[in-house]
Amino acid sequence: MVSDTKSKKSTYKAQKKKKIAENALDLILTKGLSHFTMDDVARETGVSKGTLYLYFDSKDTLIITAFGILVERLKNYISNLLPEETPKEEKAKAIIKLYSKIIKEFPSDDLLRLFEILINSIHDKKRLKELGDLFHDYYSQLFDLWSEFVPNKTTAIILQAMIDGIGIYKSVGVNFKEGELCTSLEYIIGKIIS
Amino acid sequence: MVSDTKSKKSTYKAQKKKKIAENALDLILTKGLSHFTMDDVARETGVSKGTLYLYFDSKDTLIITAFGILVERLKNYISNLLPEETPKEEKAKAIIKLYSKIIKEFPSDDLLRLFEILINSIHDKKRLKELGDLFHDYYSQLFDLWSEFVPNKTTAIILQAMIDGIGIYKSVGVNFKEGELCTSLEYIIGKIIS
Amino acid sequence: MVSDTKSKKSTYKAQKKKKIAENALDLILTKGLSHFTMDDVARETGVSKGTLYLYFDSKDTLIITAFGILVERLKNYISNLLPEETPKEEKAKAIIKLYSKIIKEFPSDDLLRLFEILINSIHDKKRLKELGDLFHDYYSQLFDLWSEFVPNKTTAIILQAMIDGIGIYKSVGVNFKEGELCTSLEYIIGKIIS
Amino acid sequence: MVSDTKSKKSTYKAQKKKKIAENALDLILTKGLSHFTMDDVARETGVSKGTLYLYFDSKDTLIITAFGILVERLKNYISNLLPEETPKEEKAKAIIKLYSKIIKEFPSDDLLRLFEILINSIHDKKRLKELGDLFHDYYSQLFDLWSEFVPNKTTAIILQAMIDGIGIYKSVGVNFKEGELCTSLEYIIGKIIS
DNA sequence: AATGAATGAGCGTTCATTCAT
DNA sequence: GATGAATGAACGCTCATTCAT
Repeated sequence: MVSDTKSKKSTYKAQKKKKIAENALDLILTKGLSHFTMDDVARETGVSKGTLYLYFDSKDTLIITAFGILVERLKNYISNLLPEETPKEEKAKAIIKLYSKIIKEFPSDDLLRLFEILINSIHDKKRLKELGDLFHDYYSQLFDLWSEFVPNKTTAIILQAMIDGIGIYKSVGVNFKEGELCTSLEYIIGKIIS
Repeated sequence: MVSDTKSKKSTYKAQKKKKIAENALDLILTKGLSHFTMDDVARETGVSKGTLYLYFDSKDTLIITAFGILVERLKNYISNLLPEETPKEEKAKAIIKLYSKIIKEFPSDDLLRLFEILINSIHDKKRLKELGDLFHDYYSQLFDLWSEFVPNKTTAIILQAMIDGIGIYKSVGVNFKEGELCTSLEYIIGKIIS
Repeated sequence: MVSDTKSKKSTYKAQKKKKIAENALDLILTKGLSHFTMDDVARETGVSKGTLYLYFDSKDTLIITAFGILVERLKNYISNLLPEETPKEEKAKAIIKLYSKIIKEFPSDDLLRLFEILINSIHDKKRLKELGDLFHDYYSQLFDLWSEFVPNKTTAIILQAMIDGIGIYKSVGVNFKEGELCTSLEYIIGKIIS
Repeated sequence: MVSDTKSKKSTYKAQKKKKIAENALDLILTKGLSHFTMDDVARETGVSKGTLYLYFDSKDTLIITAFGILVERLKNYISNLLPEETPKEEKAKAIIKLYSKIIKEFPSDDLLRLFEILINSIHDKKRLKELGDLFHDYYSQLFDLWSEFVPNKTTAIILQAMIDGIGIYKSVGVNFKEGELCTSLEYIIGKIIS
């Protein structure tokens, strides 16, 4: 009984904590990492500012948790795009299609924020380490996608870096001829996984 | 005489302006875009805060100028790496070597800052526009490198995005097996420009 | 109970807000509208500068609230001078006496500040509008005083302008022969309301 | 010869000084006493900021000189409105017309600035004294206008205070029914000087 | 006489964090 | 557990004044 109550309570606390972090994340995505305030988060969540500090030591910890949620979101996004079971020989084509789709449809602002948060943490080694670990979760999943078609993991990472690089380029205003982007991507990936 | 005096004076002012912007850049590289202050810049340059505003309208203008210097630095860095005249057939190998070298030696923190500044300006459309124009200077030079070996400019951009993506990955803590990185890069580039 | 607590709290906040505004007003009266600072107000009130912004959006809002208090003070001052019920035929004489008294005893520095605040807000149309509305509260009460004896409201306004003009003249150093001021005033008012 | 040169020089200096003060005045009239800067004055006059301090000890001195010019302007304005020679019996009507005209056409913003400057100097007794003396020049001329029709100087001052009070009222947003203003003014003045 | 670069104290405002209730 | 009032250090920016040239 007691343990039940406890777990209920802890569930309640965990949910509240998550809600706060999710709201923080939304605000980061909207306003940017260095423009969202604890006031914003409190208002959005409908709690007082002091309450935030019952769940998070500092703004920094909140950012890290929010980052974790973002990583989770991106992972889910990718998972949902993947065909459940693909005959091996079709996978090459599937992966080309997948990335064409990602590049077109990708919520690249989300991706960008992920890098925004990471990059802004460069000056704080401790935070960077924590975020880096979370980021690892995200990209290790992606690397698996490539692994069947490329000779080693490093090549897989490079290809994923290419995709993310494109996302970042788009976000900072590089103009791609929309048609060409997918064609070229297919051309490159085709060459590599052939 | 007069014009001599004038030019001396204007040189003096221009140099001072540059010195301020360089110090600002150094501070941005060290402390991060949203943690360096005008006080920092003044202290570092050995002038009063008010003086900064004789040379720059606002912190924003200073950032943009500093960004321009960073772009210039990166351009020079690349230029110096390029062999003056390469027989065409050697160029493919040269470019592979070049990028292997870049990836190894690259002052990737500088590159990262360039993206840090760009990404942090996402929420300020006006500033992003100005920075984007400067950024264009930098990458158009790079794109030219690739253009001989790839079918179109878009493909060139994608390849450059790959290089920058790798730089960013490294900076945020992705571990590459050092030996494999260059080998894989050569493998990929080789496949594409073949 | 709850509402009691609430009202206590809101009373507390309201009182604190009023206290801040009153201190601001005192500082405005002492140092002048463009020389009092938020630091002054904080120091005087014994709170931190940040606290001021919990109660007022900006210095401007604080000024407007302070102005409102000044208007209130002046209204009360006038109200207290007015005889509760005067037989109509006596009112003419009463009003002459009243204004003689006002002119003599008037806290004309307060009146002057009222105009100081108004006049200094000429260059900020939005603020002038808000202050003007508050000012209207003050003078409409005064105009009523005159209305029984003059043909229309405009004449009433003019007479009040005369009183205020005298106040301002005195404040900026015009020397009235003390005895003559009341006599002349009585002479003029007498002629008009006769 | 020498004295000639001297006087030429001093004339030059005097003219430059006046030009600076006039520009300062224009800026005060436009931007308000507490929003015009020495930079503004220097720019407007086409000299360097340092030069201003060759002609004026401080911003304060400049303001006082500018005020003197404003007083002069107002005096001239009034002088030009006055009929050179009026048969005595016509003067009563003339003066009513004059003031109706003044009230209608008056550059009341200028008048307002005069009071703005005066009022803002309340907190600086030394400056108020100097400005008050200049102001005396202005209103003593006006008082003469009234003196023929009123029993004493004090009454004259009061009537002038009425005119200025109206100007201030208008400037701070009191709405007069345009037609009634002159009629009422005529009514009041008529009663008094009859 | 004139310059204009330089100063530095000061301003209004923000915001992560604390703590009494 | 939750509040929200309070803090205070910091920030970007301004401007009257000075002084070497």
